[in-house]
Amino acid sequence: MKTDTVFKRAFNRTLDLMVRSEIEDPLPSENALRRRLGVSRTTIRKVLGELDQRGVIVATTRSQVEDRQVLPNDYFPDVETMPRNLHIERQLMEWMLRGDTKPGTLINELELARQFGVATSGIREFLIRFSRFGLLEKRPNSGWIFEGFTKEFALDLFEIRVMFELRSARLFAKQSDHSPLWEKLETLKRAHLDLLGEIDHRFHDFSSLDNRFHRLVNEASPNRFIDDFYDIITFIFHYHYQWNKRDEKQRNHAALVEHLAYIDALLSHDLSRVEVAAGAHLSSARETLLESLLAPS
Amino acid sequence: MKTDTVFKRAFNRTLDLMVRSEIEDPLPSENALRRRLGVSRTTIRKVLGELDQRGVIVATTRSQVEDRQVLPNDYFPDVETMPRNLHIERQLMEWMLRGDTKPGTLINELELARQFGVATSGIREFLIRFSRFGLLEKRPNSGWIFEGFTKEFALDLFEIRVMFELRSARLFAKQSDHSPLWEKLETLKRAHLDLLGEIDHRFHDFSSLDNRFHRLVNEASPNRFIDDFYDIITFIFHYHYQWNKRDEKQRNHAALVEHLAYIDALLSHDLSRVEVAAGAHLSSARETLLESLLAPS
DNA sequence: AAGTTGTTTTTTATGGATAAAAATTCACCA
DNA sequence: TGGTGAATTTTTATCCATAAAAAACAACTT
Repeated sequence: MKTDTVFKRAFNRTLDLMVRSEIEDPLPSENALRRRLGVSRTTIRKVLGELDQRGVIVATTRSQVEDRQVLPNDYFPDVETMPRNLHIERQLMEWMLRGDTKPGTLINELELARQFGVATSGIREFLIRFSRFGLLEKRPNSGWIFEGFTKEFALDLFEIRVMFELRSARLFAKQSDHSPLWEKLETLKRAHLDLLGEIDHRFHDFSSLDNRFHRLVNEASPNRFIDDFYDIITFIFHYHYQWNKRDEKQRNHAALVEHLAYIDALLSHDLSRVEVAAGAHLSSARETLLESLLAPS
Repeated sequence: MKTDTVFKRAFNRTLDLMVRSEIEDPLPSENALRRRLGVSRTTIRKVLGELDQRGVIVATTRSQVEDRQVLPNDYFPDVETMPRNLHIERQLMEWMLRGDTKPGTLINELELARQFGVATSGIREFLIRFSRFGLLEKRPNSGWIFEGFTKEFALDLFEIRVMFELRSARLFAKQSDHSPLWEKLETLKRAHLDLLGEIDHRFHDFSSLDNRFHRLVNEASPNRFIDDFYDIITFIFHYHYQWNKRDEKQRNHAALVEHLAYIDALLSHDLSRVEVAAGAHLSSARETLLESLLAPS
């Protein structure tokens, strides 16, 4: 049966809102709550029902929001709020990228399903979805082959990334001066400078900044295939660097500086400067990835 | 339950081999047959069992191959040899590309499953697989949105195609003179000339030639993401032009001529000629697609 | 000992069942 | 009359069962 992670997560989020007094005494309407949490009204009603049952609110009037203090114990444990497919994704990514899974390994849906404690259909869906990343290949009526997260893969990936990034950067630089994206770029530049100032203890924040920056560059001239490709990059890097923390601070510091040069080049509207700065940044990103592939932590 | 299309197709193919006397009196071993047909021995045994049952061969000795003439009636009908997933694919592609399905339409798995007479899991798998083509988007816990096979889609597609093709063509032209691919290109050129001579009645053959040519260009410097992207192109064009035959002969004739110019440019090793010829060919391919989108047959 | 055929086990493809979540419908009221 | 709460219907996510196909194993033959 379907998991009730949507309900449990919504429940926890509601408790949070109550604790932080973002939900005040006359409880908001179900529709308002629904919009706030991004779930259906059906789920909200289930949450309210549960809150009532536990005596956290009084249902009849609903004017008394906190009938009693919210206790840490009221929250559902985090595992129970994670959708099944995310759970499968995590485990499979770990199995593929982190473990010692060799290139050429055959994937057995049934065995993985047993190992991870889920039904085969979940595994199947992930494999189909994931096959677009170029790390898996299907043999009909037989199984799947894991191609391996290899140097060749990284090189293929970066060749495309460079093509796309240069194309987008050029188009970005050529934009009209009135484009609102220039403003956004300035904001991002400031965020970079802020982070640079506190790099010692905030270096983890780089990753989201990185993402925002590269997405912004693509925004000037959107192309769905480029966006899709950037999804692949984000996905792969997210998992890869999650388990590979070697030199993280140093890496991020260097990338931050490169970004700033790249941003300034864009702001200058000087195409050749842009190409040099973007190229330099991507080269060093590639080197970083290759290094970590050859000498895994 | 799983369909037995693999068995039925293997059975038909075996009958074919017998009729064409490619299987002679002392029947080949099960393993030899297995390799020949690309199925498992289990399936071959089932085929042989069925042939025996129907009296087409005599099992005890297996020396008498044609115990009786093969009758047209012995063949399983074609529909029964088509794998379920291909069946689903065909129907869904027709629904999306050919019918009057508007951009923004919500896709209902259950309804489609009923409409096509299959289980929802098949629909789901197709949708997940197909979502990488950029025509569908998923809303978790809700449904899918069909983005529409629109002009914007075609433009996005061709922008990438041009980038990839120029990149591959350049690298092809820069290959060493000893590369075996030059030989292949010459062969392909001859095939083009042959087809050009008989274009009046063989114009349908262009499509496979087109495929071979563009794949060959990519072979000089393979990149899995480019290959994957070319799969998308092939897939979309296959279905689109299958239902859009307007001016087919004329279109193919023009493309053939463009290919020849492109091939000659490659053979000349002259990079700027290559770029011009490739660019010209892709532009006209784009125009053709856009026209057919705006004025569907 | 390699290649065959016969048998058993494992795995994939596909339909179907069901709880959760979403969507829709209904009734009511300020 | 639009917004709110309640009830009902529809759809998705997920597991499970089973036939088909593949793979592994065993026994035999030349």
